[in-house]
Amino acid sequence: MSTSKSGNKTYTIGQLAEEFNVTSRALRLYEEEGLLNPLREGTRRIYRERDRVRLRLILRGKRLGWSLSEIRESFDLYDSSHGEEAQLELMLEKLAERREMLNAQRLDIDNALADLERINANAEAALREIRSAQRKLKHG
Amino acid sequence: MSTSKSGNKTYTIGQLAEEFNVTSRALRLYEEEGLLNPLREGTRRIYRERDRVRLRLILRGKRLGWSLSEIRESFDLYDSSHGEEAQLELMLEKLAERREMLNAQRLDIDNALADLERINANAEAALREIRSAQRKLKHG
DNA sequence: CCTTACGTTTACGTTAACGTCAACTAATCT
DNA sequence: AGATTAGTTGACGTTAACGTAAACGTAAGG
Repeated sequence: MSTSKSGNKTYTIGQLAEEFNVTSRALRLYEEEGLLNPLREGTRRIYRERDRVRLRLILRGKRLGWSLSEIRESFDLYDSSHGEEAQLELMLEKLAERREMLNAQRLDIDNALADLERINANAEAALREIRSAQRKLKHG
Repeated sequence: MSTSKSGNKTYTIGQLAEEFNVTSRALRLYEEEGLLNPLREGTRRIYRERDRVRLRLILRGKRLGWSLSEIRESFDLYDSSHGEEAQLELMLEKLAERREMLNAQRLDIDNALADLERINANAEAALREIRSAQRKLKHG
């Protein structure tokens, strides 16, 4: 039995860039910053599935407004779930912080959405009024 | 009856900065960018309640990862709910875009939270194992 | 009157996250 | 062979969002 169950397909930098709609420059930067770790074939970068997963996480982090170093910190959390006691305790603290941040952000989002919906309702009402006025003119 | 029901308390730049934990530099920048419009008393800036409200919105936008110009756009939406037909229609489109963005962001947040909770559970389990091993040694 | 606190404008400095060459290599197509 | 098509490593440019310092005004307090 082969132990490899994970798809071992690989990607060049260009392929990955196109798929995720980022530039190769960005991918190289993410690597410099320790966010990606592609293999090398000579000098060329070979990205595997795990790099794709990471990239997905990077982009999600960006959509949430995180900086690259905040994203790296989150990876560190993810990776170091196998430390020793002190490590683990520190990690639990940081995890709690992140969760609070995310929950706060969700509150912000809900509030922003509520605002938008109010504005939206107003705009639609105004539009309806305008159009009903137009109908009156037309049918005199 | 006075029409002024809104608290007409005013604030200096320093007061506002301290209250919201930003620098005066930032407040001046936000003004340059058209996000705040304090009155002037001679050369000094006088902030009113509406500026505080705006500042709150600015900071919320920042927490959501928006740029200052995105924040201004959202203000424009907020302000221009009294345009004419074409204006209103364009606005409804933009509102829909924003809402989609926010909903997507909320999904991201929920996913991130789910990830964190998984990691958290793992870490706690690891910690329990370590501690139970320690107890065994002690009472061995 | 002098200092201190707070405010003003102007302008240059800084950091993050890339964009944009330039100069080079390696594989592939014609 | 020559040209085209990725890819590589520098290295410098750019934009946003402030930080920071200089030089000055003004009102309050000792």
